[in-house]
Amino acid sequence: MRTRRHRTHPGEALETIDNDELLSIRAAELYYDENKTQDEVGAILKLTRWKVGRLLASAKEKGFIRIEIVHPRARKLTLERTLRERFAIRDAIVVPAAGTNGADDLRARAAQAAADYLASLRPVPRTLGVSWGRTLHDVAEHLSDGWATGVNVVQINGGVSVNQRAGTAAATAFEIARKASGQATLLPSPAILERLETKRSIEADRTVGGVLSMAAEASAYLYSAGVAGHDSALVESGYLTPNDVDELVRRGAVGDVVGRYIDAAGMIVDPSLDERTVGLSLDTLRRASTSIAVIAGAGKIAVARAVVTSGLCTVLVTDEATALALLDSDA
Amino acid sequence: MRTRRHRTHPGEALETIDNDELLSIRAAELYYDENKTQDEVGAILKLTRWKVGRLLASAKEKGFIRIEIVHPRARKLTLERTLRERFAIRDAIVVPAAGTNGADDLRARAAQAAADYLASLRPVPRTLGVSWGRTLHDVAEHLSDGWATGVNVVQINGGVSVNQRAGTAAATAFEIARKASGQATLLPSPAILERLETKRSIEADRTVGGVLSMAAEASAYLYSAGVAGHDSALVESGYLTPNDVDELVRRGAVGDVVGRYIDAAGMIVDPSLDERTVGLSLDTLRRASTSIAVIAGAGKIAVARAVVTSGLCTVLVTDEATALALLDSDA
DNA sequence: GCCCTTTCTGCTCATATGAGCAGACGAGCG
DNA sequence: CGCTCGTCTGCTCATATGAGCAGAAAGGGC
Repeated sequence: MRTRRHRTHPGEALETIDNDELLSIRAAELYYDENKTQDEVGAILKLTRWKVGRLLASAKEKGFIRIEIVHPRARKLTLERTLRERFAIRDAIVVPAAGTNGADDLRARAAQAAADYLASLRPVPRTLGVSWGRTLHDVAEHLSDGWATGVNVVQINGGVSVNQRAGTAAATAFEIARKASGQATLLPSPAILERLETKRSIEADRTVGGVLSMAAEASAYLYSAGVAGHDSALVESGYLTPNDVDELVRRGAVGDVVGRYIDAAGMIVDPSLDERTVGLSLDTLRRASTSIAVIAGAGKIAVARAVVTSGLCTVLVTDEATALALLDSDA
Repeated sequence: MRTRRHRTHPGEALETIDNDELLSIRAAELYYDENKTQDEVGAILKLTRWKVGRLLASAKEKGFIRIEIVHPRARKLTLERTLRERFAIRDAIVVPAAGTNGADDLRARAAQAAADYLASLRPVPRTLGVSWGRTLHDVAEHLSDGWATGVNVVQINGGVSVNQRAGTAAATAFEIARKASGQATLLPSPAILERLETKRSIEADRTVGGVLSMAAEASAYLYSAGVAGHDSALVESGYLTPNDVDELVRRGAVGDVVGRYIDAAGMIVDPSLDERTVGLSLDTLRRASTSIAVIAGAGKIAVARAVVTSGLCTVLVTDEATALALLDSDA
């Protein structure tokens, strides 16, 4: 490591600085770019083939040789491994950012990857709890027909939109269920209620209560997270005003998970608001044996960090840039 | 190619679109990112190892697997080959652009590569004709002591600066010669003279004439090219005014080679100016068996194209971006 | 200058990979 | 329905590559 070889034959023409490194680059060029055999490289550089092999190995080790798989469906296994280790999550799926045309494309890739992951889940979940939103909708679309058989899908948070086309949340759940030849169970409740009493009584309702307990016992969960901003689905659906969100942000909110706003530590930001939010509690989510969070896109780094550091998911599906940001900024 | 396999077992869950492609990506991930053996990959993906091998081969062929050598001293052999073929030059040296911090860095890389190339030239030139300028100065600096022995260096164009520190052109030649334990022969003449008569008589001078004929018989040449702009060395040295250059540009000049302005076709732009320019003629340069042009940097694409298309060099040293530009825009 | 320790070199041998081939399979056609 | 053709599969065999080892060389302390 600290050995910088001194030249014994000062007559020779060569650079004082590490000669082997340069040789290893030349060898790599011939080997990889010109696909010569190590033997041929040796002949050209006047080295034995073993030396060439070692040079190549050292070039790889020092990171001079980068092998990249360029394909929209490729994944970043190295990042995935690092994420798994760093955040102690069961699995991580990272899609490449290279060559994406805008945020939509990136979301589509992540959705595709999430769909693939879901389809490959073993054991196949009997009941799958899902949230809703743009990301979940994308995932539903990317699932292939027959991705599983007999999976029942249950909504885990309220979502009958109050002033938008009501179908979107329901359609997501239905589509996921249909493609797995299963049943969809909707949670027939607003996401957030104005008064605590209303929330209590709606929960007490047989239908709603039944769905909630089914949701609590799902064998796996699939959800996304929203950014705490004015374009949040909860704002667009009219559950919260932009001002409400501003106030939440002031109090440390980074985003929402199944309708519940959390801070960087994954704690509920506003308990009284949370009390009025219908759906799975975050604690239930944390106890789940399989909970897949699909969080991709430039704006979602903060929520993503909150989710992975506070144990809200066992599996994270994200994009390369977000993954790098997660790994980067906390030493 | 046109075969899109129809599924024989419609019960299976899979995407309609080319399944093998996706498999080859998964295989590549396991093979390259996780460095598993093809056998292991086969075990994971439930394929025979031969199938994995074929998948990998097809992924390579389709360009999904990119192997890059990341190092300042690396070269772009593939680009070099293409350049050689496209422009029918003997050799091309292309340095990578990745990771360069500004134009200086890029120039330094090209200079380094040119120095390396020069040092590896066989047979070693007995006499080397050189031009001068910032690029040549860089090359001289990057040459290592003892890059050759007994190489005599001769200036091929006038360069005793009229109003700058006079040393720069001379120093370049001296340094190249010193590092090869050889003699430097300067061309003691201005680059451009105001009157044709003066130029004729200076050429008739024994000293100057002798240097010029030595230059014409050099066994190899090393030169760079300047952009036709106000920051050209010829302007800075006071041989031309910015207005002169504007006029040359108006008449189609793209840059200068050994002090002579050429257009995109490699033709002399202003014959009367050229008549007053002291140094090797471009025709002599074109007849040379070895002439190395070092032309790198964003602004130099046009000159570089003129040089390679008009046969001014047998060897081009350039950077990746310029190389791509050269290959790109002419079909 | 001499000896000890560390690194480097060229090897043998085991393993991984690629070329090429015969049979299997499926598609299209009479 | 059966035939032929082209493609794909799994194989054998040759080659390329990596692991591990013994001797050589180099560096450092005394």
